[in-house]
Amino acid sequence: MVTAEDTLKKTPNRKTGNRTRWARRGRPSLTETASRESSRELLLKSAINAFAKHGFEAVTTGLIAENAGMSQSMVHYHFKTKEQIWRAAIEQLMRDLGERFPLAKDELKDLDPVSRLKVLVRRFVKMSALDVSLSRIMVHEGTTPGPRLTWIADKFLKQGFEPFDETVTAGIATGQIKDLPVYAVTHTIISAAAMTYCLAPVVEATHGVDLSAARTMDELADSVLNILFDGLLARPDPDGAAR
Amino acid sequence: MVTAEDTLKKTPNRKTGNRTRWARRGRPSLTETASRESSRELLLKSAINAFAKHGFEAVTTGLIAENAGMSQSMVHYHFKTKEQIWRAAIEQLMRDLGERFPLAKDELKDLDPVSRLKVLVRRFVKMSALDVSLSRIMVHEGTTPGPRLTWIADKFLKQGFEPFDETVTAGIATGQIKDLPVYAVTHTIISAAAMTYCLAPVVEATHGVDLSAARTMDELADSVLNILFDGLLARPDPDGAAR
DNA sequence: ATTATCTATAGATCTATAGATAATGC
DNA sequence: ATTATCTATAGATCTATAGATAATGC
Repeated sequence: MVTAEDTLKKTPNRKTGNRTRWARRGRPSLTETASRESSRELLLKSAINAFAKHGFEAVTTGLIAENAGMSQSMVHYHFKTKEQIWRAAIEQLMRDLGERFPLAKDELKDLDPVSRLKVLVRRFVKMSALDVSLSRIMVHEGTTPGPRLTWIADKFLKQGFEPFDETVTAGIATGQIKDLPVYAVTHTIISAAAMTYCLAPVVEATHGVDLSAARTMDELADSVLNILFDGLLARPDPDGAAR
Repeated sequence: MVTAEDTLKKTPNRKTGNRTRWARRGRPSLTETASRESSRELLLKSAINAFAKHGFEAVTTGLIAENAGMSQSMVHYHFKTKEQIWRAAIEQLMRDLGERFPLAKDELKDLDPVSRLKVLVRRFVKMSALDVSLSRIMVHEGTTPGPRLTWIADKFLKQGFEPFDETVTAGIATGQIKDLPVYAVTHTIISAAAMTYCLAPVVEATHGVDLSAARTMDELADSVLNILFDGLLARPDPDGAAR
């Protein structure tokens, strides 16, 4: 179990609860429907947060509801099961991220593969730094095979990795990028770029560096891109690096 | 909850259980004590496995006991609380890994920093590939600050990262390694090297590549080292990479 | 009549403990 | 007497549902 204290700040109300919002009962008026943020949306926000922090199993429907200012049964009213609110939360998260950080854009079409890859990786790093929800969900779901992983992979990841794979393949074809296995390049990029930010608490605990500060966030982003494209050697190893 | 089916194969026994082992009751004989693998050890093995797969919260003491062929109450007899068997499991894992993959060895003292770093990273990648338990536990505990993370960091990670930090610092001093923030270099190495293997199910689900096969495991290790040290560009970018 | 909310609760776990049982040590 | 194991269970959750309540729609 995970207490609500972890997740969102809120003003305690009554003796049981942490309600920030005392929801109106009854059918909402038509004018209201458009303006007010719906309970469904509040629950989804809360769910994205909770699942990212703790993973599917450790999250309770009670926690999701509490952080959205509703009673536990509302989760089941709007989403039937915990499994279904999880799916809806991922879909919502992917929609949000797709809008904020578009990866497959035509504007990049005329760049050479390496320039294109740099833009893609830079965007991906920025996304990972500014919103760790997706990375966190992937570390929770991605370490063990299972139906939830299969679902995310088929529905989102395969498409999401496509621009990377394509660009790497093109770069290898033009001879600009080393002829390494494409999957290895893509996943090394993803790991190095996304994982470091989502392991920010480790960086804090071991090196005392706060990655939530804009300065260190950018500093790390520059370092990661620099290492990925150019390696960490000052003068590149003439005989082909670590062989 | 997580069913026992996920974790270890075992022969069902009776109608309730999955016992592979019907433990002798009573005080063990002195001769027996030395030879037989103790219940304590079996429980620890099972716990390492379970916590690595599912994380602290999702694991039940019943699952740990079942996969060790014992009744649930044995966990509490030997370790008092779930928290304590978790700690004991991490300690056991770190002892094992420290023996199998020594990082801070005198034998490397005479190498130059870059050669030393290559050996270190190569070992770390091999460790991450052959035993993902530690990486998995880190993704479960490392994404959210908390007492368990602080405990691991203070007791193990700080020491474990020292050889990397030292060698990177030395390499920067000799001018062989780029003058990037040391924490950024170390954590980029860790992320790229360890995380990819522990996200093997993602690689399988998105690219259909099985990282448990020796060939792909080595292939990925070579790629990661190559990229980290020499970058992914075929001809290193003369104007300083991704700026 | 429809929609959204709440309270209450059944049924299924999970942690931790109490107490019985079975073996060896001394 | 000591040690290791088991069964049973108290007390605390957690998911999901049933049923009451309060609002608007038509």
